[in-house]
This record gives sequence, structure tokens and C-alpha cells, in this order.
Amino acid sequence: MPYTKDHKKKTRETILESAFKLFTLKGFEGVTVDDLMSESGLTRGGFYAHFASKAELYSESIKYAANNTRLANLKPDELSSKEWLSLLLDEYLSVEHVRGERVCPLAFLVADINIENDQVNTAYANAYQGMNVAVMRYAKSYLDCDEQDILSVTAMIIGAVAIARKFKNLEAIEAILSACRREAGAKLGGI
Amino acid sequence: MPYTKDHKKKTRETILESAFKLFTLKGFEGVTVDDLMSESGLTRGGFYAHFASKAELYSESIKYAANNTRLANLKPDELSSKEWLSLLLDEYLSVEHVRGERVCPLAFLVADINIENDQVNTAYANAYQGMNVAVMRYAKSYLDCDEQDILSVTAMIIGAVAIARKFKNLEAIEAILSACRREAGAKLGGI
DNA sequence: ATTTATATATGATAAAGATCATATCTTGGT
DNA sequence: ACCAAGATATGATCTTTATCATATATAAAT
Repeated sequence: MPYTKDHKKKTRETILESAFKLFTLKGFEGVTVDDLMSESGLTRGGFYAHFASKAELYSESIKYAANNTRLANLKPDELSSKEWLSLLLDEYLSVEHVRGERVCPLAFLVADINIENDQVNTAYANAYQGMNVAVMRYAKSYLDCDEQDILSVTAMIIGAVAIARKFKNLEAIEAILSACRREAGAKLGGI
Repeated sequence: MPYTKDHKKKTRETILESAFKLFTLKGFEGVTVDDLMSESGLTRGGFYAHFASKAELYSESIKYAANNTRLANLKPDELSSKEWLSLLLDEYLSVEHVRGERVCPLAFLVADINIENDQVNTAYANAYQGMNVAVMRYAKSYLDCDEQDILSVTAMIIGAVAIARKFKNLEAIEAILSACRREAGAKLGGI
């Protein structure tokens, strides 16, 4: 038995992290298998030992990222509901997020266009639903709101970040972000 | 002088329309020059007589579409401000829109990923600003609102449509659309 | 009808990139 | 130290596609 027991699993996760980073920044077609493996310190040869195809990696990386956000994995009671939501909005609607320093696939891949690929779209749709469930849970704890309120907030913040990325002008970016920060905060009980 | 005077201009517009349709449905990388020209009833040969590159066509098609929407070109007084905005929201947040039967490039191309291409991003950013100016003009006529209100509404409806496209389930699509329809209507003075 | 500038089509080129077949390396167990 | 299973690298292959060079078609003006 060569290599340590979970060496391959570790490598797989390294690739998933590279994939998440590169795909969110450049999109499915903007990244080659060579790029992905270089980013992981490897070469293209081993790739197919880990994933059946580039498309499979793409959808897996969305799932992986959705399950590994800091905010989704806080210890219970580490933050109050209001603090959690407030932090979410602050981080989501930040210039750093738009610049890609830490990213959410929902905003970055919202229209990366492999529309025909069910696997990918389903991964996206599930991640979006997951986000709404999380937000809803926190919001319900102190606010009288329904599912529609939450959907409209998440659509807005995802839209805001995706749109803001198109701008080079920092003022324009900040205008979009702060507008949506204000509205989303108001909608979530004045946070 | 062969061909009628504006034959080439007409052809150019035909290509722009095909480009708009195909790019919005399939994204930049999802469409080949052959596809574009076939859709226009032509072949790839003539393409470079009209556009310097595929990327140039892409940004031109965004501009073209932004200037040729029905709602942007209504005769003055054909609709009241409230009617105009209400129609915008209804059409924007419709299942038909999500299905691609008539599309807005802002929602469909929001993250089509040629991030590095300034020409393309600038065309997008300008189209977005144009949309906000139009919405603002109508809203201001009967409502006390600021630029932030408008930005948050446009970010929301663009985000909603882009996200909804990822879903196959009609109920999920309608849930997102109607949630945002309600919020956007409320934000714009209860339309 | 012929000419000819203009527009379009056909075929070639060349590069990129996903995937695969084969070779080589790694390291836990002996 | 050595072996072998497991992991990774190297070097094709084959397809797709943007772009270009060249040939052909079109129709306004004569």
C-alpha cells in the first residue's frame, strides 16, 4: 500500500479547491485541465484518476464550496442570528468579494453558460436553495418574514455582486454594493 | 456599385440579431462563428467583412440589443410611468423571459465569463447604467426614491432571472420570480 | 449584355485543449 | 534495501474552432 491512506482524498480536495478558485474567477471555459492541475501543484495526467470529466469537477466544486463556507459552519451560538446575517451581508456585498479575494460560486457562476449541463445546473440550484434555507433559519428567529422575503434578498445580493464585477470603476462598484446593503439590511429587520 | 446601397448594413444587423439571440442563450464560448452565420443564413466567410473578431461582435450585440428593446423605444406618453414600470417588471420577471423566449442580455450574460475582456465588460456596464437611468426617470415622476432604490431593484430582477434559469422545476422558477415581483413592485410605489 | 466593385462562400491553417495510453515515480510493508 | 500497488507525469491523439486567403457570386451602372 503505497502512499498514506488518505493521500488521494487529500489530493482530490486540493483539486476541488483549485477548481473552485479558478472556475469562479474565470468560468468553465476559461480554465483548462492543465490550469486546474498546475494550480494544485500537479499535472494533467492524474486528473482522470480523480474525476470523470471536467464537467463533473465543476459541479463537484460547487457542492464542495457550498459545504465549506465559514458562515455555514459556525459553531451554534457563536454568533447571534442578527450578527450572522449582518456578517453575511457585509462580506457578501464587499469590494473584496467583487474583486474575487474570497468568492461565492452563486454570484460568480450565476450565468456561466453551460446551460445544457444538468449536473452543473442542479448543483447550482441546490447550492442556492441551501443558502436560502440558512438565511431563512436565522431570519425567522427574530423576524416576521416569509420565503419570498428571503428569495428576494438572496437574488438581490447575488445579482449585485455579479453585476458589480463588470465594472472597473470603484465608485460604481461601491454604489451598487451599498445600495443593496441598505435594502437587504432593511428587509432583514434593520441590520 | 453592386448590391443595394445598404445591403451590407442590413446584413450586419441580421448578424447582430443572430448574435444577440445565440450569445444570450449559450454564452460567448457556446457559440461558434459558424453558428452565428448559419443563424443569419450566411456562412463564416463573410464574417470578417463585418466584424473584426468574435469578441467585437459580442460587445456590439450587447449595445445593439440595449438600444433596440421595445420598452426603451416607446413613443412618449404611450404609457404612464407606472404602466411602463409595471410592464417592465411583469415582462422581466416572467417565465417566458427565463425560458429565453425574449431575453435581456443583462440577465443572461451577467456572468458570461470573459472577465478579462474590457470591451465586453464595458458594453455590459453601460447597458446596465442605461437601464437604471430609464427606470429612474420613470420612477422619479411619481415616487420619492433615490438612486440606491433603483440599483437595488435592478440588481434584484437581474439576479432573479439569472438564478431562475438554473432551475428546471417550474414551481421553483415561479417562486423566485413572484417573490421578486412582489418586492420590486413594493419598492416602486406599490405597482 | 457587360463590366466591376462589393459581398459572400469555400477550403486551408494553425492553435488550443479534453482525454487517453503508457511510462515513471512514491512509499508502506516486507 | 526491495517490491508492488497506487499515484502521478509525459507524450500522443483527435476534435473543435477562430481566422485568413482565395475563389465565386451578385447586381447597379453603363
